[in-house]
Amino acid sequence: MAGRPRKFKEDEVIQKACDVFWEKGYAAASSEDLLQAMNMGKGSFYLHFKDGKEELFKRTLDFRAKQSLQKIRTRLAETNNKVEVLKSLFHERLNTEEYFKNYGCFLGNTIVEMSNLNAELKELAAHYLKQLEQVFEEVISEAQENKRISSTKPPRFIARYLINIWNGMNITKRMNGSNDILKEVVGLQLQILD
Amino acid sequence: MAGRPRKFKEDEVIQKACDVFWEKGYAAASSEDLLQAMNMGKGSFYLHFKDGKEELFKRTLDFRAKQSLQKIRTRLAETNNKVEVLKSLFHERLNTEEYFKNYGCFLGNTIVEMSNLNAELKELAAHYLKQLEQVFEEVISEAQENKRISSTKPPRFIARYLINIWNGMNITKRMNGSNDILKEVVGLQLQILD
DNA sequence: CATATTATGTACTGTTTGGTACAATATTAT
DNA sequence: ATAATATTGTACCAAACAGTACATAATATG
Repeated sequence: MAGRPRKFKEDEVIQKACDVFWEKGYAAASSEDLLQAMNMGKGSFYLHFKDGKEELFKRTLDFRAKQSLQKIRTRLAETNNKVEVLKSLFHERLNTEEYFKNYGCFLGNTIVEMSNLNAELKELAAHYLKQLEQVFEEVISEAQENKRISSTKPPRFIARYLINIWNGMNITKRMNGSNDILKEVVGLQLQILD
Repeated sequence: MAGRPRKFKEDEVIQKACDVFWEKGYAAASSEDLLQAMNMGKGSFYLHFKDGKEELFKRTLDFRAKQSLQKIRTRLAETNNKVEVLKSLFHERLNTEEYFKNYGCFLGNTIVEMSNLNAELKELAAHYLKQLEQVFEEVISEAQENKRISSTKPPRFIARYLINIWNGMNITKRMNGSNDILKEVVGLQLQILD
């Protein structure tokens, strides 16, 4: 193993790229924007991301989605009230800092942008969002067995119900200045978990 | 009034542009794409849409939103069961033809794409989506007065509840090959109108 | 028919785009 | 030291982009 040492850490530059893609979407994020945020020259960039912008976006989606899912799984593993954690995930999304208030869900945004442009990227985002749904389903299934949820609807059904609220919030949150009414709405919708 | 006659009808070219923007979004719709679909040369285009692509997009949003809202208002005016019409709007969205299945709601798509790129366009889309919410609210308000809805929650609240389902469907619909479960989910969520 | 007026089509322009070529540089192994 | 190797920075490139300039064409009016 020889050669000039890398100036960058892979996780860090992907994190930076993620910020840019998350803010602007795929098309509107120029390579200028990305390279500047990653603090990388073109030479290094195209050496490490052979397929350029599209590869970077894929890696970014993978990184963010796995990171987020991991955080959620950890929280669920550490709590004694998993249903409450699920509810918190929703409430937290409506209480994000001012800076992030327009960012929405990176996966949902990608599905919207890519639906008719790049089937592979759309499917990748859908894949990870389905994993989130799967996590919901497992929690619900277990909670039903433990009689912590009174609804007897199939876990699969309740999980999709939740994902639909999740996706709704992604857009509704950005329609209005205040989230007050939406918070109440989501509170009611989450009663399916009582 | 003199001069060479126009080759195009304004409504028709805006309709065509709408198809392109709806399919690809703002950024990914090139002027080539648009002009070809509109069957217009650059000369005519920039004469009639002085501010180019952005003006066209605004006009397109106006056109589509007003058209859709008008259709809905007409249906509501002609029925004797307005609540049922509301429900139909949702069900129809999950039964669109194969061709349109990935298109989603033009207004919701625009809010997602423009949130951090163009505040004016985002606000315009949000404005029209709020008008839809307003229509929901009026129907609900009247239905409560007529005791056709049992929920006593504020109409404003129920309307936002519906809009959140609407926005959720925009993304959830495109996550999965089949809409079967989502149809049941939405059916349950719409019970708030019973 | 002449003129004013409006619309059209095409050639052109400067900028930005994503991406490549390649020489210079910094390391490890021999 | 030096050869081999991996990374970096910069200059470059062709294509696509949104938009302009302008000569030509088709009408209404006097």
